[in-house]
Amino acid sequence: MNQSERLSFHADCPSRLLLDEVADKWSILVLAALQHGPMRFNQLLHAIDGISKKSLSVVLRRLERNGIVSRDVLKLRPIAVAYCITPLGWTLVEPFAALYDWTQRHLDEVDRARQQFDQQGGHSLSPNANL
Amino acid sequence: MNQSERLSFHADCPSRLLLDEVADKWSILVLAALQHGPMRFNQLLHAIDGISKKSLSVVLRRLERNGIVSRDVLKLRPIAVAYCITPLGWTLVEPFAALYDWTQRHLDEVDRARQQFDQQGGHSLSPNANL
DNA sequence: CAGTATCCTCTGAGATACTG
DNA sequence: CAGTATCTCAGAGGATACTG
Repeated sequence: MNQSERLSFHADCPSRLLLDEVADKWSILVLAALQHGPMRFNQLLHAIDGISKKSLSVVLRRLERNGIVSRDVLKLRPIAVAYCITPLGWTLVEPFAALYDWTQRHLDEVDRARQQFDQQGGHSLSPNANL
Repeated sequence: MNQSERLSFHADCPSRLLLDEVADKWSILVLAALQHGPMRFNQLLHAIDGISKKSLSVVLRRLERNGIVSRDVLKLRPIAVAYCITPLGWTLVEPFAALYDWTQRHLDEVDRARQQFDQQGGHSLSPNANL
């Protein structure tokens, strides 16, 4: 049994499929926003700069289906809906936060790496260097 | 300063842009594969089931540019290249592993949530229920 | 072996308009 | 307010062929 066999990640592995659903930018940002308390749809829409109604809708439903967030309809007029993190969702907050923290803590180091790569003619791809 | 102002994630925030580059499935799987030692291009290609040459090439270059992995050309004939995780990359391994572990540990719980959601006519989207 | 270049397809995501 | 439906388009990604 060689290394590449040991390490083979099969495409239909259930946890890989879940990883696919869960490891995306919008999910991380939605969870980050909901950490501080329940939020309404339009609140999220404005808090997460750059997301569209449609994308937010899709992400929220995926998170809801996977049991990460709950959707609570408040019986008001006009209708109001509050999204909040479920107990299962809270177990995901920490890994997500760790990832988000990483981007903030290592931004400088990554920037230096990029400059170095771009100067030393990083092969050919993406001629316009900086992010 | 209300909640949605405090929580506003601006689209051009540098760490959000980095999150975008870093929080993707292939990057996670590449790092997971390289954890156990350097690997060659074709080794990675076969270890990560379902990835194409092109996608692997793109992901590796992005990881290289961001200083996460290094590309070491071994002067052999025929040419050989070893990819391995840089010191900076190792700081990212832990958050990634945490995420991957999460998918494995909570798979059952997620499955139950899905079944419940799909039974209780989860609104309308995706009529064919199961993943 | 380790890629790059090209082609081509097909989905993802934005904008807009509409509904309860 | 909280979405859904529809349209459209750019770009992600696979397959293939080619190069050093």
